[in-house]
Formats: sequence, structure tokens, C-alpha cells
Amino acid sequence: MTIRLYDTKAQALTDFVPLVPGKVGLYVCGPTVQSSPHIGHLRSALVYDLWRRWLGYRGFDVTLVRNVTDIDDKILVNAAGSTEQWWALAYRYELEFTRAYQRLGILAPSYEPRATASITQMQEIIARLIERGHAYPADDGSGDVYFDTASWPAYGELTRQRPADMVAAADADPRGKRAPQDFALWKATKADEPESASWPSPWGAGRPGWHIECSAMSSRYLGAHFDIHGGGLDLRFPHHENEIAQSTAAGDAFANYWVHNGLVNVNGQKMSKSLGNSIYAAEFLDLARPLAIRYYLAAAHYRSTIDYHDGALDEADAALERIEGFLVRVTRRLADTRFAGSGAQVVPQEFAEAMDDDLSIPQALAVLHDRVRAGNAALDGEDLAMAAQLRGEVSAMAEVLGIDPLAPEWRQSAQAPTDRALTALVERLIADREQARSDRDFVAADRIRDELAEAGITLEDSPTATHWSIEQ
RNA sequence: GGUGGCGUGGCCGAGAGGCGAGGCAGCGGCCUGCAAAGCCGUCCACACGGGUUCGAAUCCCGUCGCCACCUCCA
Repeated sequence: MTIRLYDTKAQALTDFVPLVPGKVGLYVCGPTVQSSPHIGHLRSALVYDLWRRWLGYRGFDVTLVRNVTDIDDKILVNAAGSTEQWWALAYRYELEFTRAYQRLGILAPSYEPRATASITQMQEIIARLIERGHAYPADDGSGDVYFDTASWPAYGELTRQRPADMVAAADADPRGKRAPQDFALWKATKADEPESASWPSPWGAGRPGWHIECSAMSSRYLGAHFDIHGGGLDLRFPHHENEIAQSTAAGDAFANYWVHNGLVNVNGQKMSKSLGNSIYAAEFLDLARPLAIRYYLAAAHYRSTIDYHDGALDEADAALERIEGFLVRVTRRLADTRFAGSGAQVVPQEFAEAMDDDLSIPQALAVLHDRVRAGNAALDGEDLAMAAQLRGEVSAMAEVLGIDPLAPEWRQSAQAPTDRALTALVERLIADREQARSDRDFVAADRIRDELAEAGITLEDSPTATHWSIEQ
């Protein structure tokens, strides 16, 4: 078994070889908590959740670190006009992210470090860079410290760009930079900035530039040389390019593989604040049941762009209902038989091969749906041994993708008093309908079914019983 | 100007030289009192023009269209 992944730096599918056999260190760029999470943030976190689950299924001991950047220009700007402290604002948004991740069934990372807790480690890297001649305190005496791109010939290696070919940013403020491509490692505190956002340093009081926090936190928690670095495609440049430059120039081997997830567009357009088409996690998660949303976001290959449009979630929900329908049906049929137990929970070989091949979830889902169809056919043919085996396979596949509708995290509680009351009433109506049917009074029987349908409750007759479910 | 990606059936979405991915929707059949669910069948697609090849959605050349990044981005 070899897991292959698409390494952005090599621009090729590569065999994954861990630095330490059996272990994987995975660092993912988490959000800058400056505003509410949107669909793109959800997808990104989900992609690495899926990588992590699959690597774990394959027996690796995975350490997943996903940072929270809780100090940044935008956080200070967004808090500046209000009575809310910047750190309270950052924390408020961080909680929104956590809530959204939880609703989507994204497992908590091994650790979620905050940038503000690693200022010392950042300064240590900056000091090393200055010492090695790859960074300089600004020539204008401002107290800023910049990375010296001209001193690092490899600069641009990740995105294959040469600094000379780059278009200089129109609004770039050159300040004390020696070259427009140089980027800030440390930003001196300005007069109008809160003291709570200022840390002492050898170069004067200030705060970290964007990029350095990821270099510091990845090496702090995963080591100077670790396996995989992930993040959104939009982070390749400048963020990841700068990370790789500052870490390697400081002498760290840094990430062995770079993985980037595709972005989410809305009706063919990039989400942006100026277009006003951003879909925020909180509203998105109310458009369908979160499990269907997880299925939707996971179903496309992780590197492809997802173009969200109205109706997409209905299709995802329908696909999911096939899986769910089979699992419910097979569990019901096998109850009180010698196959009642969960049995072997092993994914089929083809599924594993698809997942090993750069997490090819679309192909893996094809295998899953094939097994669902075969499982239903086995039930139709009363081949219970086969049905039991297929249930094990389907539930193992669904489990590793985090989309098993019967798993505790998705299962709706039937414990609430309203649920108990509903169950009693529906079962009473089903009994009435059974009586009508056995009296061959189909008008009365159908009226009961229609009334229940009106209330969003679907009935399914089987030879032995009538089952009901609430339309999602 | 530089870097990278994309164009597949009514829709979503894989594949990457030959044996029709899968899902959704539709249609026909089986099952059912009728349904629902399920099963079986059906719907034989790869932007366009050339080329290579016994064979091209896949490789090559060209054309058209779309998108992303080039210091705010997941």
C-alpha cells in the first residue's frame, strides 16, 4: 500500500513516504479570525479532515496541527472602529469557526495553536534570518523587519515565479523595503495601535507579519522538518511561498509535501466581499442538514473547484439518502438474525485504492454506491449473508468519510419528549391504517398516508411492517 | 508580461490511448391494493479544427471560450 498525493511543489503525483515510519505530521493553514467563516473555510477544513481520517485508517499515527491566526492587520482594523477589543473579536470569530467545523463533523485537530502564543518562536526565526543575512531591520528606522528576497535565490520555488517577472502590487507601500517583493516579518507598533497588540522584541515593540506565524507554529509542534503542509489554493502565493522562503532560509528543512485544496465559487464566480456573493457557514449550514452539506463538499475531488449553485444540496441529499436508505433497511432486516452484529467493518479494495490515489473520493463514492446497489439487491433476494457483508463494507466506507448517517454524531436523538410524542402518534396512525388496509378500505388507508405526507412523514410498506421517516 | 488550471451526457461529477465510473433528474418494466423504497433496463457524452495511432475524451499542434494567482484571501 502506497498513498499518493499531488505535491504542489513538485507539480506531480508523488508517493507519500513519511519521515518517521508510521507517523504523519500534517500542518494546515487555518483561518485568520477576522470575520465569519464561509463555505470555502468549511471545504478547506473538511479536506484535511478527510486526509487525516484516511491516513489514520491506513494505520498512520497522524498529528494534525491547524493554526488560528489571531493577530493580524485586519483583526486590528476590524476592531478599531468599535468598542470591542481586537482579541475579543478574534476569539468571537474563532468560536464561530469551531462551531461550524463541529456542525460539519470535522474532527478536532490534534492541536489548534494560536499565533499569539508563539511570538517567542517567531522572533527566534527572525533572529536566525537576520543572522544568516536573509532579513534586515528596515532601513528607514521604523522598527519593521523584512525578509530579503534578493538574498534567497530559491525565492519563488513553490509557484515557479521569478521575482523579476512578478507584477508589483499597485498599492504596495514600499516603506523601508529594499525590494518590492520583500515582505514583513515584524511590524513595529504604530501610534494608534493598542498596547495589547504589541510585543517587545530586539527590533523594537511590534507584532508579527503575516506568514511568520505558520513557520513558527509548524516547527514548534511538528519539528523543523515535517511531512505535509496543506492549505487553500489561494494561499500558495504569497503566503506559502513566503513561509517556505523564511523557514528554509532560516535553516529548517520544512515541509516535505505541499497539498492545496481547490476553492469554492458561487454561480461561477469567486466569492468576494465586493461582489456580495459570499455564503457564510452559518447560513449555508441551515440550507440542508449538515450531513448532506458534508457529502456535497466532500464529493468533488479535493483539488477541483466547486461551483456552488442552488439545488446542488438537494442532489447531495438524494445521493446520501440512498446510502442511508440501505443502511437503515439492512440493519432492520438483519436484526434478530445471526447477522445482527455489526460484522467486519472493512472497506473494499477498490475503495482503498481510490483513496490511496490522491484521495480520489469521487471514485471511492462510486464504489460505495455500487455496494449500496448490490446490498439492496441482496436484500431483495434474501441473501442475508451477502447483505451483512455489504453492510459492513458500506458502513466502513461511510465511516471513514464521516458520512455514516447512523453514526452517533449524525443520528438524531429520539430521546426528546417531542420525539417520543411524535412517535406515539405516528405509530397510532400507522396501526389505524393497517386496520383499514386489512379491511380493504383503501380510501381510509390512503387518507391516513396522505395526511402524514402532508406533515412531511413518508411511509414505506414492507411485507412485515410499515416504516416511517421524516423528510429531511 | 509571468505562473497555473479548466471546457465530459438534461444537471452534478470521475477517468487520461482500446473493455460505457458514479450520483441526480427523465423514461420503460418488476414489486405493491395503490404508493414509497428497492431492483432491472433505458438515456452511448467528452469545446472546435487538424495530426499521430490498428484504435484518441485521453497524446501532439493550432483555435475558441472560461477561471485562478502575481503581496487581503480557505
